[in-house]
Amino acid sequence: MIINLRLTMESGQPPNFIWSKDGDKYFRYIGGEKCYIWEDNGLRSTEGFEDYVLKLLRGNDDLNAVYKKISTDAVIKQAIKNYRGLRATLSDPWETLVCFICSINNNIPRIRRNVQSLMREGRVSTPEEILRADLSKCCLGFREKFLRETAELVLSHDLEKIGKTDYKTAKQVLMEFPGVGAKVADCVLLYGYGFLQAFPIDVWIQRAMEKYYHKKKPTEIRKFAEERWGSCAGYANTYLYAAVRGM
DNA sequence: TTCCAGGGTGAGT
DNA sequence: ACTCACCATGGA
Repeated sequence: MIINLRLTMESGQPPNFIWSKDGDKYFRYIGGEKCYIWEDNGLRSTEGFEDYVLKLLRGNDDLNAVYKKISTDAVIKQAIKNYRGLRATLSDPWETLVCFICSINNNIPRIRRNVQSLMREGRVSTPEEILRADLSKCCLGFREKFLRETAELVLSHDLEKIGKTDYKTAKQVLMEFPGVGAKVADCVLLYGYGFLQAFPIDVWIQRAMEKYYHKKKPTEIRKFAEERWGSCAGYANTYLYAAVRGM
C-alpha cells in the first residue's frame, strides 16, 4: 500500500482536525480505546483497529490506477511526483460534517481548534450533545448558529442513508442543512461518504484552477473537472490542493 | 490597520 | 444564473 502518512493526516482533511500527534504517531480514541497509526517499514496501527484504519485511509484504493486516470497533464503529473502517497481519507459522516461547517471562511489551525473544542473523550460531540452544550467557549462565531441548526435537523435525518443514494441526490440533501453550500457538501461527500467524483471548490482550488487551467468561475471549473477527471476528480482535487498550498 | 482564511445566505438584478 | 454585503474570529 502506497502511503505518505504525514501528508495524508496533515493536508486539511478531517483527520487533520480530529486526530492528534504523539511523536511520529497519530492517535485518537475510538470507543474509549486509544488507536495509534504510524509508519515502521510500512503502515502500522494499534492491534484490533486494522479494519478501521484501512477504511480511514482508503487502503483498498489502487493509487497507481488513480494516478494513471488523473494524469492528464504536466500539472497533475508534477503534483503526483511531489506528493506521492497522499491519500483521500474517509471519516465518519457526522464528524466530517462538523469539520466542514467549522471550515466556513476559516483557516486550518483555527478549524482544528474549533473541532477539538467540540470533542469529548476523543470523539466529536453527537448532535444531541451539541444541542445541550454551551458552545460559547468554542469561538465558532457565526458558525455556531449553522452547527446548532444542522444538529437539530440531523436528529430527524439518517446520515448513513444519504451515502446510499447517488452523488447528485446526496448533494442536494446535504445542501438543505444550514451552513452547507456546494463546497461544504462536496467536502462531506468526498471525505465523509467516499464519493470520489466530488470536486470541492474553495479559494485555493479556485486559485489553482485559474493559474493552471485558466478556469475561474465555479460552474466552469466543475464542468471541466468532471469531464477531465470524472470518477477520480476528488483525488485530482486533493493533489491540486496540496500543490497550490505548497505543502 | 487591513487583509485573509478549505464559504453560506439572502436580497437584489 | 450572477453579484454583493454581511456574517465573527485570530493570525500575519
